[in-house]
Amino acid sequence: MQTLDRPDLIGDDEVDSLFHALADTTRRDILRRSAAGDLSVSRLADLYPMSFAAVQKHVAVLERAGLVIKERRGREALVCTDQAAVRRARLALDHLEATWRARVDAMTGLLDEDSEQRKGAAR
Amino acid sequence: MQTLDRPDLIGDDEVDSLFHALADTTRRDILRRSAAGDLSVSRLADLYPMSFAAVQKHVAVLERAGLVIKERRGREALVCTDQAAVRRARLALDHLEATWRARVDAMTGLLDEDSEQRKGAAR
DNA sequence: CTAACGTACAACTAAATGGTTGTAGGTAGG
DNA sequence: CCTACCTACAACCATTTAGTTGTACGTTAG
Repeated sequence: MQTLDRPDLIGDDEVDSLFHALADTTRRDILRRSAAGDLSVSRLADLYPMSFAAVQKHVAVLERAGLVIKERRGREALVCTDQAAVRRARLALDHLEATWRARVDAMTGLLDEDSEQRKGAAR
Repeated sequence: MQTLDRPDLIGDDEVDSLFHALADTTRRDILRRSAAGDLSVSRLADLYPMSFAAVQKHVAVLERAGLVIKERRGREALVCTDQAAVRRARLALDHLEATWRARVDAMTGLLDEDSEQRKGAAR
């Protein structure tokens, strides 16, 4: 079911919008509630203490970030969270951690080289 | 309406600031470069096409999100990314995914019940 | 057909963000 | 000592964001 296993690298702008979309409690809640894809924007809007238009904008942010898709069903738009999206977020985190761990390893590598040198000098 | 107060989970505001801090290319780069904890704010500022104060603000955002700590060494402040921080981000993603997967499972559970019924009513 | 519903979008406000410059104070090197 | 460096922070500006209301338009129900 996963459209994965491809080393699809994500651009900086995409990661920006991804994390920005996730950086809001209401939007994260919308994500959770839209898992089943059976809620329209109006039904979602009923759940929050803000106007319909405000919720509509939140959904738009999530949509631009690729976290949800809207499927038009008659006069209503059903919101459905993209299963692969969180995977992309996780990939971004993985990449971030990998890069910086590489730097740490590079430094400890230098330190090891240093001790290797000391070892070599002792030899 | 109710927020889950599990002991190992992070509050909404913390997740907000966490993801918000991650939603900026410069800040993610600072995070990577500060892995070894050997760069001061000034040295970091040299790496970006913006003023020292701007970088200082980015570091402050990361610091408020708990992603880095500043260790004062003499007249300079060494920036060091907190190793546990990305783990917290990952936990937040895990929790998000878990919650919504629970909803999906609940729905597919209903569907399964439905197919069980159909199976039982098989002609 | 008409009325009600759901959505889209525009215009507006208040507040937050990302950037700038300037100033003040602590610390180190010469 | 004193000068240069590093940091902290304030004030300001432009842009974006999160919210509002209002309006227009397609779709469904009665």
